[in-house]
Amino acid sequence: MIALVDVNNFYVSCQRVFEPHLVGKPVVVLSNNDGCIISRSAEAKALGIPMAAPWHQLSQFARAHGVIAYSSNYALYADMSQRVMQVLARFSPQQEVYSIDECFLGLHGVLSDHTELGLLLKQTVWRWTGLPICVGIAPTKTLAKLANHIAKQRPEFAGVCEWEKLPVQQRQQFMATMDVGEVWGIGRKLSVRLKQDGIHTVADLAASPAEQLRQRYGVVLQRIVAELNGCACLELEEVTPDKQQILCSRSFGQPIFSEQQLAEAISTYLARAAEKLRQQNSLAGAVGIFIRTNPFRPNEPQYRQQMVLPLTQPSNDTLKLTRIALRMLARLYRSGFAYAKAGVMLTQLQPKTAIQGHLFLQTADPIKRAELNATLDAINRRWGRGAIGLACAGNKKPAWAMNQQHLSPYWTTRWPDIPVALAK
DNA sequence: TCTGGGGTCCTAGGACCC
DNA sequence: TCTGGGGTCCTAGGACCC
Repeated sequence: MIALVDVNNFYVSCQRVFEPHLVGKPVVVLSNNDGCIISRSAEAKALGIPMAAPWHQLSQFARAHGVIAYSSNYALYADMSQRVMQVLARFSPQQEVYSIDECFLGLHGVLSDHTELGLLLKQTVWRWTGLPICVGIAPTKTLAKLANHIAKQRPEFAGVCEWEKLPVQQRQQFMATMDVGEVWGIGRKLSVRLKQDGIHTVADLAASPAEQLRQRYGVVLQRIVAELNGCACLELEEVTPDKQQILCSRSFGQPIFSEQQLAEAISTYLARAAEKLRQQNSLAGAVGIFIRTNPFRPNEPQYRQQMVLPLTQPSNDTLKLTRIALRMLARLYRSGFAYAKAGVMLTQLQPKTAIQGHLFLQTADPIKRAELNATLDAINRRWGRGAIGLACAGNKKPAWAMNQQHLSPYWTTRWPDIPVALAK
């Protein structure tokens, strides 16, 4: 048996923990650059504010209705997420952290009544972190997701839905009234295609013949249907596998024009990506960059280009990777464009132990270089991100820095921001 | 003026091998 | 007039997730 636990309106709820006067009011959290709406309180949803809507199109409406907006504060959310995950881990030996606000818990061998356990989880997380959660319990991940959805939608469940405890008739009825697009793994495109084939509800999907589905839609959908019918195809992944690629990209707070500024951005992103790479003890076999103008302004000249370069020898060295990235930028850069976004990709990742020597290649003393990178990481860990870096990444807040006009205090991760009542 | 960021998996098709 | 069969590996693109 599997439980899927997730935090309701996670980012909004995090803001509310430290500003309780927000409870009961329409609140939204915006993406980087204050671009789109990525989290909404129930009150904001009730106003009809759609997910992923561009904020600048809605800010007038929002002002009129007293909607309160926050810039996203990922340091805060990541910290709160860790706290929730730690609380939940106490209740099961098997935990898969699926995303910043969700995890699966294996309930195999957990003796207590599952619904009661769910209620206990809810109560404990609430008391210890101030965050509201919902719990779905079922024999497969896909059904646990479905049960969680029901727990959220229907107040009579009080936030906990155990699928197998529902009478068969009620399960049938839920599935018959739920849109096929609600199923985990079925997105916009697939649900349109399914509906064209006469599959409208979850019940329709669950009753479809497996072999036919596989032929027409592929193995992914076939597995989903098996899961809906109680046959587990997706394992609980307790060990987080190493990332296969690392990407770091940002839209700029304002358009930039010069190669110099793009180089600063690329160097900054690369330093971040390489740090993540070293954190998981991997080497990159290839490095890539991309730059692009703003596609939302079709009347302005558009340019987008990317390039990936395989390395003769896999590396996690910020200096070496930066040099390569900037050489690529020199090849891609064209003057006369208003650049809106750039990014860096590290791919073909492999464990550090698997390094293959190169017969003819002489590089900088690899041990010294490794020590230098470790020192960079240690200083940035101790003194905060960006405390030390390469000169080509710039040394002051750049003109293209992210827009964050509605940023809240950091509350839990910065000394001056810690609420006084808590600090005492 | 202002439109996010970071991932995974699967499939089809091409290159190449014997 | 006629042009095999079976396999692997890699890449690009599309779909999905939060």
